[in-house]
Amino acid sequence: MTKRGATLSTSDARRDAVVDAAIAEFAQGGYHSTPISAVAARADISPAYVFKLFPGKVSLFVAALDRCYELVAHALSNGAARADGEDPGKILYEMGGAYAELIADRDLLMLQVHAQSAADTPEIADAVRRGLAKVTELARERSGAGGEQVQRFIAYGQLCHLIATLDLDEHAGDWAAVLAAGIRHPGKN
Amino acid sequence: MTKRGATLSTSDARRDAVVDAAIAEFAQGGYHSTPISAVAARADISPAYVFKLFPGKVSLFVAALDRCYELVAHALSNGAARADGEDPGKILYEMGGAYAELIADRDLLMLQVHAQSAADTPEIADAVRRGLAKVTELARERSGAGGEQVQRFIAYGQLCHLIATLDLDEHAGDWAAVLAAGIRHPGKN
DNA sequence: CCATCGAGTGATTGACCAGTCACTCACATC
DNA sequence: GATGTGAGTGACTGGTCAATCACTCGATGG
Repeated sequence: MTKRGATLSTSDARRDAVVDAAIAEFAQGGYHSTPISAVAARADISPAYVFKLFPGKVSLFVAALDRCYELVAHALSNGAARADGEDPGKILYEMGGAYAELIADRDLLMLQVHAQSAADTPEIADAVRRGLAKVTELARERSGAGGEQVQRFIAYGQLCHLIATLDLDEHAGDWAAVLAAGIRHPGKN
Repeated sequence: MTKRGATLSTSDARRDAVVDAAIAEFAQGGYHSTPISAVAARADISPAYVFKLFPGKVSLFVAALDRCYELVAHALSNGAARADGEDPGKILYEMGGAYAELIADRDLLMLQVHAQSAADTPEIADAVRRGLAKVTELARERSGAGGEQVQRFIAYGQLCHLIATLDLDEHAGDWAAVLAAGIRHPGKN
């Protein structure tokens, strides 16, 4: 009988490591211009073995995306806990702060941007919707805020992505200052 | 070889036609997964000639993006004119409506999403910043609104992009309804 | 000592794509 | 009707990448 269930097998550990590498690499280059070989190299693995761990490139990207939204949800949950019992606006504010901390290294943020652009691949669009649903419902339930406030929360999150993608906090200009005003943007690494 | 019976045109006219084709094709596939040959085919041109009209793939994409923001600015300007003399909120509202009409066919919207994802290419990032600067300043000057209102205007524009990218108005679900509430999203096509 | 099984890889394949170049053809002008 | 110029293309190159497969190696168990 083979060992079952008790300890994590080596291939499962590898799969996790590959997902970590995938987040970093896909965040940097996006879906279409990141070769599997780049992910493999970062995970210290041969490209061939990646295809043994994941059935194809898409499913690796989806796995990275799922993990990304899992981390986001976890951070939001922590933020909400920091303001437990306060009014909805305050709770959402704390959740936003927790999100800003999480994406300080930019990888999780850029992965979401790239995923949106690659959403013509159905599996990717599904993963994004799944993640966004989780985030939206979490924000609503944990804060108790109304629809409008939650909508605004997500909208400003998107604005935050735009600001970070374009480095607006470094490119001076009146217009850039207007867009970045009051947004808790990540310092670059 | 030139097709028999085809009349030659000026290279400037061709360049415009190629930019039109580029907007449509890049909007569909994004920067990295759209081959020049797809743009050429849509413009009824050989791939080789595209490289005679534009020095490379990037500059074609940038040309498409420049045209995109030009059209956006024009639409916003028209919208502002519709509410001339009214208060800032009303003017911004009209500008938003004009934008929603413009991007009804989705191409100009998706091109912006893809451009954001491809912003690691410096020329593309520059083009996006240029366009966004134009839009932001236009919104501020024509509406007379304060920074916060303009920021909100752009943020909800980004949310609108997200909703359209993911077809949220068609995928039912409470959370989707929350995000799409009150957004004047484009009907498809 | 042999058999088995899972981790992991090298080599390869088949497709695709950005960019180049030498070339042909249409047209205007003299 | 010869000629120069610019429009437009076919054919090719060098490179990249997703995916596959036959293989090795080491551990485990009988």
